[in-house]
Amino acid sequence: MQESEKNVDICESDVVHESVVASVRAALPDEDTLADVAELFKVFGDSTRTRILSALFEAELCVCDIASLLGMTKSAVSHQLRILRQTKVVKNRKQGKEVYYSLDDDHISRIYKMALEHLAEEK
Amino acid sequence: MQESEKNVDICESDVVHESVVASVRAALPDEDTLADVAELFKVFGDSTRTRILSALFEAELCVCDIASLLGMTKSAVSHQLRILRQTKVVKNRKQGKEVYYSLDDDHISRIYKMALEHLAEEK
DNA sequence: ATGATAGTTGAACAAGTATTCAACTGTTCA
DNA sequence: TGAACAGTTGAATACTTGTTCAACTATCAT
Repeated sequence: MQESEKNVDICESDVVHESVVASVRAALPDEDTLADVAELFKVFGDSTRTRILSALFEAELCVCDIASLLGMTKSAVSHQLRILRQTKVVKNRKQGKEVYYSLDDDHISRIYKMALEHLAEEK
Repeated sequence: MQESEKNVDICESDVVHESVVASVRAALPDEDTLADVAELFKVFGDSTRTRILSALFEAELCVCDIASLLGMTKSAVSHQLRILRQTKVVKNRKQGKEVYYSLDDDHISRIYKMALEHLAEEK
């Protein structure tokens, strides 16, 4: 097996630990799952959204409530709520002119709250 | 109290539920904590980093191992490892020419793994 | 010393994203 | 019917961020 190729930055052949890499590769979750994890965390990775979620842990709120609470425009809040809705983190119900938002997925919420408590007690 | 100001998009005065908002505001974690939560999740919110972490769950690896595993350049991997290092998610040790990376914070890792398992079983 | 390899780093570029702005829908109330 | 308000939406802008590229340091072998 001639390995005369010039070794560029993307090292494939001169890996240091072939066997370890092979076993790790076999143990890795599939790409789709890992992408989903990243996608989920990305939703929580914005302080506007974490503030919205923290608020919804306490009570069901309408858009104007949230906007007031965060000192933001209804438009900005609505855009973020759309993201939270699409990822099934929050749900909403319409009553008259107002739209009320609340948390949807329990399990996801628990993960989020776990991280929150972890960081809170760290201080 | 004269409330003659024109009501712009950023609604402060015509909030629908004054009392609820007040109690929620009181119950909210402080801004710094919420920013930290967002910061933490942002780290997990990238599929390159989730792939690196998944690999490090299995074994301690050097940069070239990881680059090979992900099919990326050492440079790109190194940049991401720096972020994971700065947020104390991974730690490293140098041995000869190689730098070995492994997971650092147990609690953080557990949160991550919890989400991973959650999504895996959801399929 | 010299060359080769592992890894890091800063700047540049490209892609993604949060907020603003303006226009819009739908509901309530007079 | 029409005015007023809650909320949504698309386009534009400003900002953030991941990857590439090139240059650099450090370690090992000859």
